[in-house]
Amino acid sequence: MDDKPGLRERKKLRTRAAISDAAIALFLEHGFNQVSVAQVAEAAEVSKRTLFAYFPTKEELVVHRLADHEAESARVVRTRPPGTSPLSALRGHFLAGLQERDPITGLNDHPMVLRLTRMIDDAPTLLARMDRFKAGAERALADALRETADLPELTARLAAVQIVSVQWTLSRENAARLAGGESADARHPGAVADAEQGFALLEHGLGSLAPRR
Amino acid sequence: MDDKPGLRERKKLRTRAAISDAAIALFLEHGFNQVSVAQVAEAAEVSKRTLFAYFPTKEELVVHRLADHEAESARVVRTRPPGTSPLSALRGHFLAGLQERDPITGLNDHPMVLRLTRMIDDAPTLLARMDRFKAGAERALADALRETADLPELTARLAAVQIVSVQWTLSRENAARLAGGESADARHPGAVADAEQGFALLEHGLGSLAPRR
DNA sequence: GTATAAATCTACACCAAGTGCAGAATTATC
DNA sequence: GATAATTCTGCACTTGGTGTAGATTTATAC
Repeated sequence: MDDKPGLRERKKLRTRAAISDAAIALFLEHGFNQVSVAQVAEAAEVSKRTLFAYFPTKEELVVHRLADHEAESARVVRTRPPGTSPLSALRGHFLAGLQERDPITGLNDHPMVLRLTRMIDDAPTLLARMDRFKAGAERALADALRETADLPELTARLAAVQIVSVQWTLSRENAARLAGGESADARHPGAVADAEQGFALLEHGLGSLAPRR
Repeated sequence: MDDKPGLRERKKLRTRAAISDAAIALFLEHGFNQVSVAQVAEAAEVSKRTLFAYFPTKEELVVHRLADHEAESARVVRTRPPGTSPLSALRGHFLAGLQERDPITGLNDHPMVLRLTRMIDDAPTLLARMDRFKAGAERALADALRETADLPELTARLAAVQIVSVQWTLSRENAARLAGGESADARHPGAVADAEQGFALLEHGLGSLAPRR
């Protein structure tokens, strides 16, 4: 398969990494909007034209690192042990993520992660790109649900968008708290409680919502 | 309040409408990406700088017409009759929308609406802008839920994102079918069935999803 | 009605994200 | 080592969007 990387391929890998590293470093230091792609190209010792040969947009310089996580929920659903419902598998995985301080749960307070979160929040175009990321996660999860839980197309899609939206909201909530100064350890119990509530809503529905007014 | 429009205000209104009309017409005719804002400005007999005084971005030339609908779900929840749950009020409103072929349900097959849908789908930046629209609807609905159903902050947000996501998915499904040639009348029964299913999932949760594998 | 102040519009120069293209430099192949 | 295929570069160009100075228009005071 790929037993023979070849000089050309290796060089491309290195160039790509150099561009990405330079970009992240500059963006973290000065902010996404404050750094032009020309500056990134210069820092990576590459022409602007070459930079765009490796990354189609400025946003991709940041977001490409999350590409693996796009199908994470789908993977969890596909690899769940027999006898487990998709939802409980996802809940278990999310709670484990909280415990491990997985950045995708929003519960990681390493300075670099905090700065990254802030950088993304401050850049509208990056935020928009994150929505496309969400959309990809929804599609992947819908496919996984359809195939492993034998759901009809639309049901799978409806379930997927609900699940991804809730996870996303939980994650954003945690990130916002940490951005506000709370430590991950201090936040953890609350994050767990919130996650339990979110997944409970997913499982049992909003039927218990107060009717009155 | 506004009993004295004044010449200045009236002229601004007319200019704004002229710009918007010219934009929509050109976009529908040639596609969003194929028309530059300079061309829109010229068609509206206005300088490019003036155009950007009225609309902050190119996307806003299209999306500003949906501004009223952003708080629609929130309004429905707030004005629901006593004794009604938020969810059943929203379901009723969505089903009524289907019956009336409200474009926001995706079930309107007027040629102009179809072209508009297609135009949006073909323009990534417009699609991204629609996500921001969704986010606004979520916020508004969360506030309405919090205030009229006495829900805690996070619960309201979680419920809101689920609801808006489901409505959006239902609407997109309808729009996609119509874009594929189906007529609104032919699609209506299916759209109703899908909506019932979506709201049932919201109400009773995903707990009934198959556990096996 | 006219003068003056305030809001608005315009032209023009400018920046940054991308793209197209022709040729130079590099890598693979024989 | 020659040649073919990739890749990189520099440069010109388009487009969305902004800053600014001055012209034009509208409102207000007399």
